Amino acid sequence: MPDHRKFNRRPRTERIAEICRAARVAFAENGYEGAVIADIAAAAGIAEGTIYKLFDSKRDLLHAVIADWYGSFVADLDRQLASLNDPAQKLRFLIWHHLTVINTDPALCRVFFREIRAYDGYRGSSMYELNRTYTAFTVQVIEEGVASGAFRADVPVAMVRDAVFGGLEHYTWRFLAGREQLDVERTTQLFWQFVVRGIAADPTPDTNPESRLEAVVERLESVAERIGTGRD
Amino acid sequence: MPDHRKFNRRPRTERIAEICRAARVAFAENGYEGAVIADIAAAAGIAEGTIYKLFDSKRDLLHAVIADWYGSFVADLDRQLASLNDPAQKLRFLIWHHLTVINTDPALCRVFFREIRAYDGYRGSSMYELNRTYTAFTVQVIEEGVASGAFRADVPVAMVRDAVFGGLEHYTWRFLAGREQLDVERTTQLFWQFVVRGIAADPTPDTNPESRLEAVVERLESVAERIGTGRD
Amino acid sequence: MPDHRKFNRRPRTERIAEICRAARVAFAENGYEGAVIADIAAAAGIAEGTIYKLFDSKRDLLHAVIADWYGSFVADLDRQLASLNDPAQKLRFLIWHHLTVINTDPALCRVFFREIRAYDGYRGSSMYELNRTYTAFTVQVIEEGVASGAFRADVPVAMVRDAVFGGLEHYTWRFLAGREQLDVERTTQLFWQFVVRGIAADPTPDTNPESRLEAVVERLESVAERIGTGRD
Amino acid sequence: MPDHRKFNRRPRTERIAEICRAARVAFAENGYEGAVIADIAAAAGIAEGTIYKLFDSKRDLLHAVIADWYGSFVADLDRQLASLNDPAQKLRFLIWHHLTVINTDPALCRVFFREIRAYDGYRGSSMYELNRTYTAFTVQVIEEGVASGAFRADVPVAMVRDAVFGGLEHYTWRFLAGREQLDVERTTQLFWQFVVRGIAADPTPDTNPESRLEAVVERLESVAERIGTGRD
DNA sequence: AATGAATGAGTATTCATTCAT
DNA sequence: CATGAATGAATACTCATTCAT
Repeated sequence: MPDHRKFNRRPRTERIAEICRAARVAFAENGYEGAVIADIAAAAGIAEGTIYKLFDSKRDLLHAVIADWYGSFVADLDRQLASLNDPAQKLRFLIWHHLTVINTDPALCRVFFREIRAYDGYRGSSMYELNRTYTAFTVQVIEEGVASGAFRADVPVAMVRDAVFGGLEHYTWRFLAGREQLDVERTTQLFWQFVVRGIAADPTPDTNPESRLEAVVERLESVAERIGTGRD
Repeated sequence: MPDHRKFNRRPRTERIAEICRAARVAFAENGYEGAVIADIAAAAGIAEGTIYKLFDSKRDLLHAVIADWYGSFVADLDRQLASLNDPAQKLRFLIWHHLTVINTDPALCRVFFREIRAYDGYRGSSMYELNRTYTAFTVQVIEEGVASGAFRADVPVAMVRDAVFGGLEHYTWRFLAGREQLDVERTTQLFWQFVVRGIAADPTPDTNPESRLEAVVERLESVAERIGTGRD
Repeated sequence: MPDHRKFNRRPRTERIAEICRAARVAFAENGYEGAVIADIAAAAGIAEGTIYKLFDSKRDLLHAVIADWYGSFVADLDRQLASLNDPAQKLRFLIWHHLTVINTDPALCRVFFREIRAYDGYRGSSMYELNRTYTAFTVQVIEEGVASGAFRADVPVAMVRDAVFGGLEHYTWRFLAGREQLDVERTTQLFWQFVVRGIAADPTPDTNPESRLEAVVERLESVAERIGTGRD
Repeated sequence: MPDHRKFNRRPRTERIAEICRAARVAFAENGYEGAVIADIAAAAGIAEGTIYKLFDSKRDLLHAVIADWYGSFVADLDRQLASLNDPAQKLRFLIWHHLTVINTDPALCRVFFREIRAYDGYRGSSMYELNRTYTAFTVQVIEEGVASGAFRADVPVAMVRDAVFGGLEHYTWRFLAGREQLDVERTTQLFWQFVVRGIAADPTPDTNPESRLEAVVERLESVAERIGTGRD
C-alpha cells in the first residue's frame, strides 16, 4: 500500500482551484511583486514545483486569478440585466455592481490596475479581452437606450463607458488606497443621476409658468450645497 | 588646463536638475523598478554617491521628478485660464491641456499611475497634494460655472472632476499602454461636448406640466437628502 | 552519465557541513566582516542562494560555525575529565585543553572574541549559553576541589573561573594577534601552578624529610627548564 | 573686515581636542564601524575635510581618542601609587583603579577590546605600547612586593599581570555588554583578596633546617628568572 | 587653512524558475 | 505526477577619502 502523504494526487482542476485561492489571497495582501511563490505553494499545501506544472509563470498565475475573479462576477450579469427593462435602470444596476465589486475586493482591484492594465502588452492580451467583455455590458446597455430613444442618439458610447469606469475608479481610489469605507448605495445614486442626466434624451420643450418653481428649487439646491459638510 | 572629468564642482541646483533630467528619462523608459541608479548617474555624468547626497532614496528621486513635471505644467495654468471668460471654454481648455500632458509624456503618466497613486500612503503624501492642486483648477472652473449659471446648480462637483480625469485616463490607457496615437483635438472636442452637455444648465424650458412638477419634486428630495446627510 | 556539476542534490546535513567548513575557513582568514558570502559559496562548490536556504543570514552562519567548533571540543571533555581523579589534575587538564584550543585555531578564537562576545545581545544569546556550558566544567572542577578539601572553602569560584579564562586569553593575545608561537605545555605548567597555589588548601605541614627533598628536586628541575628555554 | 563665519581659524591643538571629544562620543555610542566621520565633523563644528588635515584616517583618529583616554588616567597614576607604601595596598589601588576606568567608560573599553587589541598589528603598535605603559605599573608593583618579601619570589609576574587584567576584563564583560551595574568597591575587595592570597609570601617563618635548602632553591629560581631572556 | 562637493568601491539577500529524483 | 533542493542574476545605498576652490 503506497504512502500518499507526500504524493498527494488529486484532480487537476481541484489542485488548480486550490492554488488560485491561495494565490488570490497572497496577491491581494502583498501585491504582485510582494507575493511569494513559495508561500502560495505552502498555503495551497503543495510543492513549489507543482505550481510550475500547472502554470507557466507567476504572471500566468496572476492572470488565472484575475480571470477567475472576473468570471465570478461576469457569470450571471447577463441574467441579472435581463430581469430589468429600463436601460436607465440597467445602467444603475451596472454602476451599483461595479461599486460592489470594488467594495468587495479592493485589494484585487488595485492589483488589476497596477499589474494588469498598466503592464506592457495589456492591449490585445487575454486580460484586455476579459475587461472588454465586462465593460461590453455597459456599452450594450447604452446602445440599447439609444435605440429605445431613452438616451440621445449622439451619445459617444465609448466615452461614456470610459467616463463611467474611469470616474468610478477615480472616485474610489481613496478606498482602494486608504482605509475609508465606501457607501455603495449613495455613490451609486449620485453617479447614476449624473450620468443619466448627461446622456438622457432632451425632454420635450416646456413653456409652463411652473418653471418658476423649478428656479426656486434650483436656488434651494444651491443653498443646500453651501450648507453641506464641504466637498469630498 | 585642469581635468574636469572628475570632481566637476557645480551649483547644487544645476546638479539636481541634471539628475532629474536623467532620472526622468530612465523612469519613463523603464518604469520605477526597472530604472537603475547606476544608469541614471552615468547618464547625468556623475558618481552614484552624488545622487544620494542630493536625494534621500530612489523613491525620493522619483518624487522629485514627478514634482518637477507637475510644476512644468501647473505653473501658468492660472494665467492661461484667466485669459478665458467662459467657464465652458475654460473646461474645454483644461480637458485639452490634460490630454496634451498625457500625449506629451505618456510614459511618465503611466509611472505616476502605477508608482505614485497606487502606492501605499499616497493619500496625505506630498504627491497627493500635488495632484489635488492640479485637479483643483477643474473644480474651481466648475464652481465658477455653477455660480455664473452656466452649469446647473446641482452639479456634483467632485464626481464631475473624477469623471473628467478618470474618463480621460481610461480613454487614453490605450495610448499609455500601447503605441496608438492620440488625437488630442478630436478627443478634446468629443469629451468636452459630452461633459458640458451633462452639466450645462438646460437652455430650453420644459413645457410639460406633469413632468416638470415631477422633476421639481425629485430635485427637492435630492436637496432634502443633501441637507440631511451632508455632501459626498 | 549525467552532468553533476549543477543541481548536485545532496543530503541536507552534508550540505550544511560543507558550507560550515568553507565558512569557518573564510571567517578565520578574513574575520566576520571580511568574509564574503560569494566566496564561501564558491569554496563550498554551491550557489550563493543555497546558503540562504540553510542559514538565515551571514551572522546565523557564523553562529553555526562557532557552535560547531565548540561542539568539537566540548563533546568528550566529560569523559576526559572523568578519567582523572584529582581536582588539581583536572584543573591542569582544563588549562591545557583551553590553551590547545587557542593554539589549534587562534583565528577562530579571535573571531569569537571580536564578533560574538563583543556583539550586542551576547548575554542571553545561544552563543552565551554555549560559552557557559564550556566554562561550567571549570566551575564544576573547582567546586569539586572545594568539596574534597583540596581547595580552600572560601575560594571565589566565579572569580577564579574569570581569572583562568581571562588570564589565559590575555596571556595568549600575543598569539592571537601576532605570529608568535605558543608553548602549550610550558604555559600550562606555569599557569596551573600559579592558580593552584592561589586556591589550594594550606597543606598540613609535611614532616617527612624525603618528601620535602623530593619537592625541592622537582623545583630545581623546573628552574633548570626555565633557564634553558627563556621566560614566557 | 573678513568674514570668519566659515573659515573659523582656531589654534590647532584646540581644534584637535574638539574633534577628539566629538569622536570619542561617536565611537563610544556607535562603535568604530558605526561612527561616521561626517557626524563627528558636524558635532565638532567643522568640515569633513578638516579632519583629514589633522588626522591621517579614521583609524588614526580612533588611536588619538584612545591615547587621550589612556593619558587621562595614566597621568597621575605615578603620584597616586607613590602615596601608598605597601605593595599589597598598591595592588589593591590598581585593581580599584582599573575597575573604575571600566565603570566610568565601559563603551570605550569595549571599543578598545574590539577594535584596538583585536586588530591586526596590535603588537608593536603605539596602542600596544600605551597599554604596556599602563600595565607596567602593575608589573612594577608586583616586583616591588617580591623584592620586599611581601610576595613570593617565584611569582610569575607576567602571568599575574594577565590574570589581573584578563580576570577583571572577563568578570566585567557582563557590564560592558549588558546593562548590569558594576559594584566597584566590592569587586575590588574580592579580586584583591583572591590575587594577594595567590601571590603573598607564606606569613609564618620557617625554622626547619630543610627550609633553608628550600630558600636556596628559591633564590636559585629568582636568579633563573633574571637570567632568562627578559620579561615577556 | 578650511571647505564640502564629489567620488566609487563594495555585498548581503531575495525569489522565480529549473530539474534530478 | 509531484517534489523540493539548487540555482544565480540583479542592485540600492554608505561613507571614508580626495581635491578644486
